[in-house]
This record gives sequence, structure tokens and C-alpha cells, in this order.
Amino acid sequence: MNDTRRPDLTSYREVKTEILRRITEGDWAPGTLLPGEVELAEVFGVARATVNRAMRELTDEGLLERRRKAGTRVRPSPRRSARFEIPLVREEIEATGARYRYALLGREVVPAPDWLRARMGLGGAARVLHLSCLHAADGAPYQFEDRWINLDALPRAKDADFSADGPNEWLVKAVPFSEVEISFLATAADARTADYLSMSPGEPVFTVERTTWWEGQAITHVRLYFARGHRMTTRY
Amino acid sequence: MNDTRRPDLTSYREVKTEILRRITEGDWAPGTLLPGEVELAEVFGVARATVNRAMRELTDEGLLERRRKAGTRVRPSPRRSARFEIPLVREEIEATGARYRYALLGREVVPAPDWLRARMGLGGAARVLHLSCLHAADGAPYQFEDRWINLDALPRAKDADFSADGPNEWLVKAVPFSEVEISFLATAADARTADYLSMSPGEPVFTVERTTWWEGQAITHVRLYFARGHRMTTRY
DNA sequence: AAAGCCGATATGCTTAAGCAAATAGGAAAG
DNA sequence: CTTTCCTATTTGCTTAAGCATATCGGCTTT
Repeated sequence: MNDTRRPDLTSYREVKTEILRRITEGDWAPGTLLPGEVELAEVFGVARATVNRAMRELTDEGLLERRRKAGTRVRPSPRRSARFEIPLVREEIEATGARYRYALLGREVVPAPDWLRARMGLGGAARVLHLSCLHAADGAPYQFEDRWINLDALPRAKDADFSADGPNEWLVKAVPFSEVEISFLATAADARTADYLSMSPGEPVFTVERTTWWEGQAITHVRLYFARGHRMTTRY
Repeated sequence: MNDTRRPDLTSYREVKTEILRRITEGDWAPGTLLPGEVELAEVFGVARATVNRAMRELTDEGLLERRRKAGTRVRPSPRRSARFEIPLVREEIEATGARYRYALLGREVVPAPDWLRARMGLGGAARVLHLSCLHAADGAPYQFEDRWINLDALPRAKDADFSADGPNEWLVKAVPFSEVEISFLATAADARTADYLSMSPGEPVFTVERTTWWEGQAITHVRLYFARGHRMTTRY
């Protein structure tokens, strides 16, 4: 059935697959210098731009290294990078088919504590809005949110109503695009967190800490404590 | 100085920046339908391919949504995705300037326990190599590694010497490119883990669980337990 | 040797033109 | 009113050609 020697590669995706095949099958071992774009384009029977796109994407994915004049080589040890989607809690819960419920547990305007001023780079007199919220899935506690909002950067947060919708949803609207630092860690449940999440004090809690900036100014800092057994998973 | 009304955008990067600016400044609010590629190309004075690349990358980055015929719109809530680099422990430790030390604590060939067979999709008679390793930074325990290798898929692992170099480094060479599922979670230190990591039993431990396949076959499953206070951080 | 210069080369990006594929939304049929 | 079908539109991708830019390695100068 017209099974000629070279399966004609017609798209950048096929070129990607073929390059990947040659790497995984050992034709091109880690560290190897690959043929140049022009040569590969000829070999595969496609335009250089097509090879370029294939190689560019493989580079983004961490499999190749490219440098002008030096050429393209297979990364000595592939850069493994995991990409995690960070959805809104509401969407995360509703995606599982569960009913989402939200409750505002606490709200107060306070002077920023020292550790927070350091964390967010705030001045000595900074005042912040401190919010405590609980997110539940089908009645079971899912995530406890301990949030601080910089009122100097976002004064209108003081008048926002967080009793129906979580601060996250409000913030996404107020400051839709921002710079973020995010950390994953394991903490021990303190008395309050344990209480809210129906756990025992001291139990391990999967915790996400996130600080958000916009135009160089810290907007908000939040710690998200997840209920027992939570895990963050991805494939690649 | 020839400061005409429209700063002439000459690269896809500038187009990206300009689109991003219009989004962050509110010209194009979340949900908005953007002009088509042809129109934008005209407005910006560049080729359609250039606009296409700019928009494609913004889509990859989670800011836009595109569908043929429907057009391009600003994502109602931007898809935030965090990308974590997963380096070899050795590199992770040496990057901080600390001295890396490795120790093999245990090694045995055993029939795969039930939970592992389920996790890796192994048959009833499968035998696995079970390894316990400790990675230290400047003498302080850094990571405890509890690893299982499927000997059916990788029989030569039985003869490999893991006393000097960790199984990870061996595996990266043996099976350089593979499919991976990775999870982050918080666990309580059991007696053994606590001992190795100089922690108290029950203390929260930041844990990474990783299963690796190659050509549809499970190769290895590993749990990495990190010492007290470890966090995984990224910015975007 | 060591430092500075320079050209050949591989990737990086842009353009213009055009065909391919998905599909929104209207027209036609029931 | 509902379903089916069609088509215009929009993104997706490819090609060929060419200029831009970084930089490796050799050559020259100090």
C-alpha cells in the first residue's frame, strides 16, 4: 500500500514525533548534535519553517537545546518540568460534579504583621484586610483560605462584599493579570485549621502559598490549606 | 522624533506585549472577542503570521481562547498554570552550593505488593527491585527516596550498582525519555522516614510521588520524602 | 601566549500567498 | 418549532524567500 521507505511527514507535528522517536530509540542520544534545520527540512521533505516550529516546541518542552551557530542538541539530561493548572476552587470542585459551597468565617482590617510586611514588601504603617474563608465540596470541608489583601494597593477591597463570593473571584476581576509566586509545602494543622477542615491538630496539611503582585506592588498573600488526602497531580 | 501615533510594532513579541497591555489596561476585558488576525495584522502593520504567533503563544500561556470561526477571546478567568522544574536531587543540592552525599540504605528483590501492582498495572507474578536511599546536603538529610523498579520492564536493573550513584541517575540514562505522572502531597512521617530525616514520627512531610512509563509499560514508582521545611516554589 | 577581530554558519524571525479544517449562524426542510 | 444542511468566516498550517542576529573558531595582532 504505497509503503515507501520514508513515511512522508506532512506536518510539524509529524516532524516532532519523528524527532522524538529518533531520540527515544537512541538514534540521537542525549548530548548529540542534530542536523541543521536546512538539512532536516530536506530529509523530511518539508519547509525549513516547519522543522523550525517542531524543534522550537521540543525546545520549549525541555528536550532540546538550541543556540545560534552552535546548532541543536539533545539535552544531556532532559529538563523535566511539570505544569500544574491552578483553577479557582469553585471550578475545581464543580469539575468533580460536587456542589460548591463557600463561607466567610472572618474579616478584619488590621495593621500588617511583621512577617507579612516582609513577605509582601510593605511599609511600616500598611493596613491589610484579613479574610478567613472555607470552601466545601458536597458539604465536606475542602479548603481553608487564609488571605491578606494590601489595602494601600487595592483600597476598594475594604468595601467589597465577600460574604457570597470568595475573595479569589473578586480579585480575579479586580486584578485579572498579575505576577505570582506560588509554593507548595506541607504544614501541620493548627487548632483552627484542624477544626475547620475536620482534622486533628498536628495532622499534615497540603498547603499552597501564593503572593501576587501587579505593577511591582504586592496585592495579596494567601495560604490555602487542603483537606486530608489532597494531592496535586499532573502528567507529562 | 518621528513619534507617530502608532508605535510601529515590528516583532511578534511586541505584538504580544501590546495585546497584553490592552488586556491589563482594560481595553479588552475578560470575555471580550478580539479582532481577527487579518484585522490586527493591518492595525499593527505586520503580517498575519506574526499576529498568529503572538496570539498562539498567549493562548499557550493561558490568557486567550481561540476557536476557528468563533474567533479569539480573552479568557473569562485566566488559566493560571505553574511550571515546576524537576531537577535531579544532586543538581538541586549542588545548585545551592552544598555538598551532595548519597547513601543506599536498602536493596531487595521482592514480589510486587498489591498496592504497587495496582498502581503500576503489573501482573500477579511481577517481581520488583525495592530501593531505599538517602540524599543529604552538607551532612544534613535532605530527601528520603523509596523506590520500586519493575524488573520485567527493566531486568538489567537487578545487576546495576546503586551504592555509589542514586537510581535516578541510572534510570535517566537507561530510560531517558518517558511518560510521567507526578503528584505533590503532604504525608505524616512514619517511624522509618522520621528516623532518616531527623524528624518526629507523625510530623508533616512534603512528598512527591512519581510513576514513570515507557512504551506503555510501568518502569518505576518512587516516593520522595523531603526534610522539614521543604517547599517547591515557582514564579510566573 | 593572550587579546582582539572577523567571517561563515545556524538559528530566529518576518513576509506574502495560499490551501485546510472547524464551525457559527443562517437558510431550508420537515 | 425543530432538525438538517450549507456556507462564509476564522483560525491552523505550510511554503519559499530573504534579512537579522548571535557566536564559534580561526586569523591576526599585541
